This record gives sequence, structure tokens and C-alpha cells, in this order.
Amino acid sequence: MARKKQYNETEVIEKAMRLFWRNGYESTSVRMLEKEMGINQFSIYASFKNKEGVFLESIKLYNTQIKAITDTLEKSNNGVVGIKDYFLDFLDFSREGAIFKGCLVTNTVNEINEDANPVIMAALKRFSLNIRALFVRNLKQDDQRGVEEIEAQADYLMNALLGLSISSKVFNEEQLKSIIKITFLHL
Amino acid sequence: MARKKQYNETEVIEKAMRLFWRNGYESTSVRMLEKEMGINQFSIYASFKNKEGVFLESIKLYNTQIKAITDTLEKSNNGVVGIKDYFLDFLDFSREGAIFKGCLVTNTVNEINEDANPVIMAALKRFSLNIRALFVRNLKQDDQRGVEEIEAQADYLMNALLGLSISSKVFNEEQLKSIIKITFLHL
DNA sequence: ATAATAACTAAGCAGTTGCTTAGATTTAAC
DNA sequence: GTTAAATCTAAGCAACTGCTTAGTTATTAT
Repeated sequence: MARKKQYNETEVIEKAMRLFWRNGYESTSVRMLEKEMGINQFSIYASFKNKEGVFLESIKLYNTQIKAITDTLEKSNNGVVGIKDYFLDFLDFSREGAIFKGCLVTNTVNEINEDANPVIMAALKRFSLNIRALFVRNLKQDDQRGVEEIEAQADYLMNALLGLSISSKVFNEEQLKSIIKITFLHL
Repeated sequence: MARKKQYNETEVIEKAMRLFWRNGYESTSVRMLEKEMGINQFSIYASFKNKEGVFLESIKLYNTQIKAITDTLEKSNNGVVGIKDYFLDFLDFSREGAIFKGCLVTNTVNEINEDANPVIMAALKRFSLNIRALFVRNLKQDDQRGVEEIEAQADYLMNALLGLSISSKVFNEEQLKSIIKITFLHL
């Protein structure tokens, strides 16, 4: 009947994701995506509808790639220690050679405008809430905390994690590990 | 000789700053600035050279406005307590009605590309280092910490402050105050 | 009043944005 | 081999970006 696609959609999304991760959403143009993904604009729009579609697929891929870490957290039964391991694992995950790229989700949350991109913002918030839920779950394991304390500590940890996404672009690895260490000192 | 300017440069920068604060640097267009500042593009370029110039003036104004808070920190002689007060003061400072806008500097650091905007990035880094230096100064006041511990704690506090800039757009006031409380629990 | 000068308005510049469309090319079923 | 459908390329769309320029208007010193 017809011709076959000359590219693998997962492969080109992998490349798109890396570009978004480095540059952010708005400052990654469709022309840049075209070059990086190695396919024509027409093919991009045929496969993913629009730029937003490419990004949403990138987030999905990001999710499956980071799953190795979240799975470890989800399966851990050692409370706060598990969360701390997650922080360290994440730092490793976000490394590209010598530099850290932060979290694709956090980077984008901080960049885009909620009113202008409600669909993207919703996807990003869903992602964040999942992480927070895992923190709550692990905090409960130590069971010496009240419900309110757990919620407050989960917010505290989210704040530290969000901060780490920015810090990782400013501080060096030693400093980052030291920040994580202090963050968990009194939990 | 000639006509007088029909606008006050400080007044229009105040309006520009608010716009940058809400929207970020890149997504604030010169047309938007034109509307918000209430003057023509020609006047903008005549007074401030270019968009970058408008932003640099906005940062200057931001600096003088936040000075009330940093001054309090600078004059405080109560160590960690002074820093905590700074966190709370900053939260208040970044409020606009019911919502929090985060820190103009942090927002922009996270948004712009260093290579594309080296001048702006330099100004932003200068600002951040000033804050960190104040943290170090105050941590020394308690004098029971070693130099290394002070540096590490200053990084930890910067991380929390950076996080707060993002968190303030996601969490409510009660949560934010709780985050600050926990951040300082063991210092 | 006149002349000089600065500030104003508004149109327009080239370059970029996300997205579409026309037309050529490849593939596969009959 | 013909036909039909999906893919490809490349040109082009309107809207936007930061910035400039030509020409008008207002203000001041003479």
C-alpha cells in the first residue's frame, strides 16, 4: 500500500528530549528539533502533531528513563535513607559528562507560563506529585512521625529537590553532595 | 533648546521590572514593555539602549528595593536567626497579592542561556554571591562552626532559597513557612 | 517669531517563530 | 505494471521577535 517511515519514533524522541533538557521548552525551536531529530518538519508534525506533542512525548520518555530510580525508591523499605538515595541517584541521572542538567520537569516548570501552556503544565505537575507521594510513603515507613509532620517534611524535601535542580547548574559535585547530606541531617 | 521627556525613567523601569518578574526575560517582548511602560519603543531604546539595558536597570531597581531586607540581614547580629528572618522577609517581598512571584534573579538565572546572555548572567551571579556572602557572615557570628562547615551550610541555605523561588509558585503560604521552619531546625 | 534641538509617533526592517501546503518519491497490494 | 496511499522535500505562510528610521511635534534660547 504505502511507504514506511524511515525513522524510529522512540529514537527521534530521545534526541528531542535531550535537546529540551539542555535548552528548555521555549528556546528549543522546531528548526533545532528538525536538525537534532534528523527528520523534516513535516515528519515531526505528522508523527507528533505539534511542538507541544513532541515535548509531551519527551516527558513520557523521561518518565520511563527515570523509572529505574523511582522504582528503587518505590521498592525501598528504609524510610528516609531511601529518599536520600533517590536524591543521590537523581544527581547521577542528571549528569551529562562533567555538567549537571537539572531535572527536565523542574527546568520547564520554572520556564513556561501556566496560562500559555496549561497542557504541559498539567503533565509537569502530575510528575511532581508522583515524586512527592513516594516521599510521603517512605516517610511513613519510619513510623515515628505524625501525619502533619510527614506532609511538612515531604514539602521540605520537595523544596530541596527543586533547589537542587537549579543548584546543580551552579555548584560543583562536592558541594551538591554536601547539600544533600545537610538536607537529611535532622530527618 | 528642546523638549522634555514626558516620562520618569525610574517610574517606567518599575513597571518593566514587574513585567520581567512575572513573565521572565525572554517571554517579555519589547511590545509588551512598550504597553506596560506606557512609552514608545523609540523612547525605550533612547533611554535604555536595548531590551538588555531595560532588564539591567530592572535588576538595579530590584536590588535597591530588596535592599531593605538585605540591610536588615547585614545589620543583624543574631547569626542563623537573622538568616531565617531574611527567608521570611523575602517571602513577603516576593508576594503580589495572593500569589508569590519568586525571586526575579533566580527566575531569570533558570530561564536564560549563559552563552546567549553573558552580560545578564554576570549581573545575576553577582547578585547571588552577595546573598551567599551575607549568609557566611551571619553563620560566623554564632562562632561554634569551622570554616568548612560554614561554607557547606551556606550552600545548603542557598539551595533552600533557590528551591523556595520555585516552591513559592507551587505551594501555599502555610506550606512555605513550614518549609522554612524545617530548613532551619538543625542549624 | 525664529531657529535649534530633543522627544515624539508610526511605519517598516530583516530574521525567527510554529505550522502548512504543493508536489515529488517511495512502497506495497492488486 | 498499474494504482493507491503514505512518506518525503522544500518552499512558503502569517505572526512575532528586537531594533531602526523617516518624519512630525513640542519646547526652549535667542
